[in-house]
Amino acid sequence: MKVEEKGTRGEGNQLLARMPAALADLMFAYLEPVNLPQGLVIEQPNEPVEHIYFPTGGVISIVAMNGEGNAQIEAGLVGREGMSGTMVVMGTDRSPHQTTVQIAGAGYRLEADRLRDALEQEPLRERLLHYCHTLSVQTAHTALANAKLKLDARLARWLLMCHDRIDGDEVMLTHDFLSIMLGVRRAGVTVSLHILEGQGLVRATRGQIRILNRRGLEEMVGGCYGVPEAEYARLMRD
Amino acid sequence: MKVEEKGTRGEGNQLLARMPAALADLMFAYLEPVNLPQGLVIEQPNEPVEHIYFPTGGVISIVAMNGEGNAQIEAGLVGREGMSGTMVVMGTDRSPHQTTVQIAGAGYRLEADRLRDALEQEPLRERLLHYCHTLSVQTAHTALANAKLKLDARLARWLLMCHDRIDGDEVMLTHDFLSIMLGVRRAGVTVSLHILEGQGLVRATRGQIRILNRRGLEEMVGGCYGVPEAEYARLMRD
DNA sequence: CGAACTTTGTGCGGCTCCGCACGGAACCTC
DNA sequence: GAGGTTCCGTGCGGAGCCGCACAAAGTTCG
Repeated sequence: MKVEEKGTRGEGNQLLARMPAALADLMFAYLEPVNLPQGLVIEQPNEPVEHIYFPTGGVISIVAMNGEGNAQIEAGLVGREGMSGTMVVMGTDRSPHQTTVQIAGAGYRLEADRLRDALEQEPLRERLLHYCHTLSVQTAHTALANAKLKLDARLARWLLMCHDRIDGDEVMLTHDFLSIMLGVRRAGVTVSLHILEGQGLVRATRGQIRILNRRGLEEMVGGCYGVPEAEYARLMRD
Repeated sequence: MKVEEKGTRGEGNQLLARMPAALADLMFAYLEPVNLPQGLVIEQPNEPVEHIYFPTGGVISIVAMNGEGNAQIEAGLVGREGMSGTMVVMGTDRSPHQTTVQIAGAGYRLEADRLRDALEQEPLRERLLHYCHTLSVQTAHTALANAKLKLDARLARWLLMCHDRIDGDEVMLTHDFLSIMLGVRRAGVTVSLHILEGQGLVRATRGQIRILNRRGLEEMVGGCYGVPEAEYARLMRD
């Protein structure tokens, strides 16, 4: 059955797709389908991660926080193109970040030890290292955006990255949620969304933002979108 | 001779120090001592890197830039605790960032292919992957600082990170250089430095900033300094 | 349907940093 | 020591976002 095969093969996640069959025993056999409800915390700062998540839908978010816990910002956005738990690929079991589900979805998870075993396979390790590289390029460009862009452009960038990772054009999120990710006031998000709406780029209703004009959003971000995405395309196309 | 031993063993750089002797043939033998004059560009965006640099002094800076090249920001700071060319550890030969020498120093360099060979040795690869992990934590916290801190606190954070990587308390840099790294106006740096000076934390003269009170600088940054440093300490202490 | 709650819209004063601009100080070179 | 260059200090008007606060609109649930 097709559905069953999907379930055991990790189809739907771009890191798992098209992996050599030799990995089946080591890894695919252990993949466990999971739901990813909004708000689920899948990694706590400085605590060992037990499971690695490979979304097939939805968006998870890596949040950096300061030592006192009174400041936080989204440092990475992960969807079906990626995975959580990259620190395991890097050879450690924890990181100082928190990882939560931003937009509900589904995917597979794997015990961290199973991933560690599977990393012995060179093709898998290389592929996942490539992904970790693109994720840190994404983080670097978030640093760039945070320093140089105005709020409406940062919002546009976030919506684009989110749009890349979902089906359809509707992002189900409140302004409040967005304000936390962008590290700004909730009211600032409201106003900026009105600006985007005024230009016909999005349509916002309660708890939902519909992307109307991707190209227009990209123009608004002006060169601060696309570099990490190009790096992903370069490394992951095969 | 002591000096000669330093030259062939990579002493002075914390990644090279205390590596198993088995690596000598693969890597240490190929280490080439180099000077790192200020302004030297050691990696160009999207071009293959030929050499990996392991500073023993001075500071190099990883700069993320947008697609149109009209916006840039420092995404990573590297000194004797680290290395350039982390993308090679991640299995690729280029990245979209630029890497330049911020503060003159010295170190060793290695042909990228020699590093690729040496990465076959598990202990080395693990150590360098751990470093790459800490570097991306640093980048994430730069994103946090850029979003949440005022300019004087960001400047204080930068000075602290720089101070960690140099001998003595004197940072030889112009306000102009700093303004580019922080992505702000040159005049803004001047004013912020006066604020730090007014609190007795630093003393600035032409082309030079002397750190007077580290503890005070740390307080000013308020929890937004130290997390990446702690992660480095956790992973690299052995 | 009405109460409680969540989400969004709007306003105000204030701080921070921007772009722009110019003057002066330190240093370098001949 | 004259002239050029680099670097630093300062000011001004304005944009952008802040914290705070409150009202309105939408949703849930009994």
